[in-house]
Amino acid sequence: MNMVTPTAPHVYLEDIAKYDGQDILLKGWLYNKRSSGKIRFVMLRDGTGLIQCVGSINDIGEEGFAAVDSLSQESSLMVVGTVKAEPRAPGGFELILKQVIPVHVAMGEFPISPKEHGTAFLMDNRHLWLRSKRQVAIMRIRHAIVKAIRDFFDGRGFTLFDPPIFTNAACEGTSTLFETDYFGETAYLSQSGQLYGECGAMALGKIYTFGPTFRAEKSKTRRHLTEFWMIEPEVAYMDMWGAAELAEDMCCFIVQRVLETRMEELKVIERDPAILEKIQKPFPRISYDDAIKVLKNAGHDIEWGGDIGGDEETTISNLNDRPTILYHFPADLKAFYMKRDAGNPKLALGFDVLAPEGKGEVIGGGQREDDYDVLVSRIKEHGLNVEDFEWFLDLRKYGSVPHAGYGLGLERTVAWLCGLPHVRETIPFPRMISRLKP
RNA sequence: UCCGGAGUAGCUCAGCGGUAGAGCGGGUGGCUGUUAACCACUAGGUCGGGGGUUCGAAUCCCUCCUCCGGAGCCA
Repeated sequence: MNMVTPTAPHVYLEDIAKYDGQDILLKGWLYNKRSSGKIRFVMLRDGTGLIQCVGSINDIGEEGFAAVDSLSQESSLMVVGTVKAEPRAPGGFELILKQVIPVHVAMGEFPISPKEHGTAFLMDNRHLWLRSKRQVAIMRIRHAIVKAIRDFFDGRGFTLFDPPIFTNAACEGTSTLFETDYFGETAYLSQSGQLYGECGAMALGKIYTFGPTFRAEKSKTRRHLTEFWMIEPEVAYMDMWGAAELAEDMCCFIVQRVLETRMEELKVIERDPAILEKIQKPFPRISYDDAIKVLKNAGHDIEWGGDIGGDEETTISNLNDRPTILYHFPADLKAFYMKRDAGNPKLALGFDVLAPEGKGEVIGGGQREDDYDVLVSRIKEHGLNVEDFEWFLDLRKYGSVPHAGYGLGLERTVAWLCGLPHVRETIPFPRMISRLKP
């Protein structure tokens, strides 16, 4: 590989506008090329942008032409040239080549050509698919969302609190856990950091977790991954409505940040920013009771007590052009740790945030049961082992307080904001029931 | 796990009882402004695996595998 470094300054394409008229060095990969007898066009990408480099025989000579001709799609190269504003160019600039330095000639043809491909093929080549313009844009938006979430909580005095990934017991259901051998005993991969987050809230007042989560659900839908990232704030002395408002503020903060910093990327993936600009407080709130009425009127076959499935979620989330907060579910549908409504014990103090455009649930949360005796009986009712939760019950023995929190699915949020129909493009290497490679 | 759909060239697909096809990508040649460039030529196949029906199967039947979409479950 040729690593001779020319003297012109190395510039990333995202900064190209500052160098109009100057000689610069670009380091990247060949995206595409076109040629004519006495001129060469090289499309170069460097991870931050794409630019057309123009090589004329007078500028780079036979040697330069030979260098260009030796390079195939996704070969790596460095080029030196003069930045020139060019209204016809998609990015507004071209590079007039002076020197072409091949770094590595791709060994054979790159599997992903500029033409159409099926998703199965693209997923098999996910490690290379990530180089495409669209995937790069999605990853950058994902990063902006991650950064926004951290900034949101950090700005409100929350402490990042990392829960363990190896755990000894279930906190949702037992059928969806991945088992691993842990020095002879069974350990499960965490399917939620919430129980640990509650410990953090009692120690630090307000915390958020941010980490991977594992669910062995045999789900084959556009909304499920077996490994996904979840953010779970937990706050002492907060009730359900406080948590719902926190979720609402957070959503608005994230959307605003994406609009401020990732407009170019939204353009690349053809996401209409006007849809995101409508994501403003307040989000409409609808109780489970009222939702059932609405669903019945809309023709759904559902009775009180029934679970709100994918189709029903779609109907409700399509009622508004901003997220909908659905609350007061039947307690029987919810996890053992969820507190019940004092006025109606059949209802749980839980809420979901349903993203608009039929994107469905992106947040689930609520107020936690804080009474020792009630929580013990709930654990038993759910067929769980009380000994496994002794440490969790201790939170209700030593200075128990009302507290609440929620979980935000990162990939579903990325899919929503990017307008993607499927979560598989929202994470670099999605893990699904039929996908462990690459 | 259940219900649908699909596996044919590197990719996207057509062919649906009678000699294996196209576009794109690759290779070679041509062209001084192309931009999913264009033009000409060219290479490229165990038609997902196995079994069966038939003079003859990519095509019809059985079976298995893989993938896709949906349901359940959930973020």
